[in-house]
Amino acid sequence: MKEVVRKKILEAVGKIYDGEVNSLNYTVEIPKKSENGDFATNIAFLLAKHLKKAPVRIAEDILENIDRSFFRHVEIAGGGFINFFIAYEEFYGFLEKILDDEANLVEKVNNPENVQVEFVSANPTGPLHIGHGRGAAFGDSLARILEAVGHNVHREYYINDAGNQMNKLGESIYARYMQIYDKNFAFPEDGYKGEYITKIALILQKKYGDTLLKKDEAIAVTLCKDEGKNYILEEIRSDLADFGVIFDEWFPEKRLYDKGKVEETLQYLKESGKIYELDSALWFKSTEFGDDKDRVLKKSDGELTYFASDIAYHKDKLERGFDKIIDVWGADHHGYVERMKGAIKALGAQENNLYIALVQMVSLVKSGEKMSMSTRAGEFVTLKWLIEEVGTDAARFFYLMRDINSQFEFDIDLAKSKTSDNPVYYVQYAHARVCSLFAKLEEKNMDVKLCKDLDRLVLKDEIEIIKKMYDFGNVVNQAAVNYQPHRIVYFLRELAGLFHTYYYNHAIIVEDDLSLTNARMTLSQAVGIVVRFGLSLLGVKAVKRM
RNA sequence: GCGCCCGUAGCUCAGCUGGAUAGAGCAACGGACUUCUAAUCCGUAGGUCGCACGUUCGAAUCGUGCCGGGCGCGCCA
Repeated sequence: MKEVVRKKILEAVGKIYDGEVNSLNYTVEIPKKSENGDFATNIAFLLAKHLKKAPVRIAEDILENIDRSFFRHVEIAGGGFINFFIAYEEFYGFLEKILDDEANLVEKVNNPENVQVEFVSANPTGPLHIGHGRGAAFGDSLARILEAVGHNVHREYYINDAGNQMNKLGESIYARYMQIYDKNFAFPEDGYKGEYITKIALILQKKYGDTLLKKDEAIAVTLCKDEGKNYILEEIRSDLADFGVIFDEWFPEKRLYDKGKVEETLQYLKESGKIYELDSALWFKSTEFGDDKDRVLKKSDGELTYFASDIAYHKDKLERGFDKIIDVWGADHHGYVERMKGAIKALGAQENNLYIALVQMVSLVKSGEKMSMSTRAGEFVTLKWLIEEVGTDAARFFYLMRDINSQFEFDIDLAKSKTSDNPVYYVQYAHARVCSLFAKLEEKNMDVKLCKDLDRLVLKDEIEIIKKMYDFGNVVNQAAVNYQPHRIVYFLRELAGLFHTYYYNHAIIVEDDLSLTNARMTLSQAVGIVVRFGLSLLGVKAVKRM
């Protein structure tokens, strides 16, 4: 529909204006208020400069030249806006299209890309916390949205299993193990203090008995490290699966070292002159790319930094042929954005091959009080706890309600409440209502035919709902282009609201008027389809009964 | 000190890349259950869009400068 409106505008403007119309960057949008038409354009304002005429006069000229078929009404308002009211038949046609195939809801992009979304990527040194949960919900939903518009998406988790943090993990587990036999065994100063470390130590004791006591400490620590890593990774994997997040690939940092990718990358950068040596350390010239200082790749003690393997990792991503690389990071890592973008350019790629999404902090509110969380003290609220507390659907929906640029207060009580306050149920209920309508039809033995008698849909409420659904494709598209899943959430709440209002105010099943029932059930079915589709983009289930 | 994010109704937040009288949910107040599920609906009230300049037909949106909050600034990750 929108494309047709655009075409009609172009034709009309072509008759009164010689210049390049497309360069005007005019909009054709669904106005906030339905009194302002089904679509509206601001083109008269933009032409005012070129034609040196008042916008209203230009709008009048356009109106005189425009082909009126397709519209039931066209008018000028607001000092130069042109408002278009579409013929109802077009809306009915749209309903038929989405009942025929829900794929018609979303227009695919012309140039599908290979997109990699790397997210969560928490170090395997402890369980996932609620901050990771936000990144998980965001990354996965974004992946679903990008797939919906036609891109090929690869979901990846990067495992930092090669650095100092892993040694610390091994030492911590080893110490807890030793403490089982000797309470006074020293625990490392900066070790991981969480309870899960003791749990892992006990598991190892069960598996190996006291045999680790006799082993050389270095060997025992390595064993603790590997066992601990595997155990924690398995926990992470299963928590994410419970959360509805499945990765295509788990990429270990170790693989980069094992295959010599890190050294290879350093060599590459050296040859292109992006590296220099100073104070017996190797530095990357990130200032050449807008960073405030150069960054160390190899420390003077010969050890490589995480940044070195991060560059190697991104080089590998580029070599795998992704057109677009999306990194989802916690906002506390924003200081790394410039250097990573610099690295991408140093590797010979375009800056916009890489998009880094920074997810802001999460805090929990329960009974009106903020729950504090501190990773250092080993006390944090785990994602697992949250899922057990509110469920996967509510957790995902809540995480996705907010733009990632804003800090997020997760209201536990609201997410748990089974009342109309809870937006998750509000949206899910809309879908359940549609399902129950069909169940009711069977009960009543009514022989309803969908996509028939659609011209019985003439109520303002009905047209509003159809228009809203028509906008869905645009919303998904915007969500994909701007990497903003929260737009889907807002859309669903609005659509559910319209449907609840409609349902309450009008009988959908009218026993003595089969044709009206045909029409209204078609509309309801469409709503069910759109809600389910929308929820699937969030990874939230569309339940049939509540 | 420098950098990033945020500042919109009492609270939590949207605002489609500059459009029409700034919206939603919750909380508050008043109403609707003999109904296709009241997990719902209807209504009332609530605003200096942090502040000040600037850009233009037009600014919550763009620019500059302040103010306030969060985060980050290591040869740590």
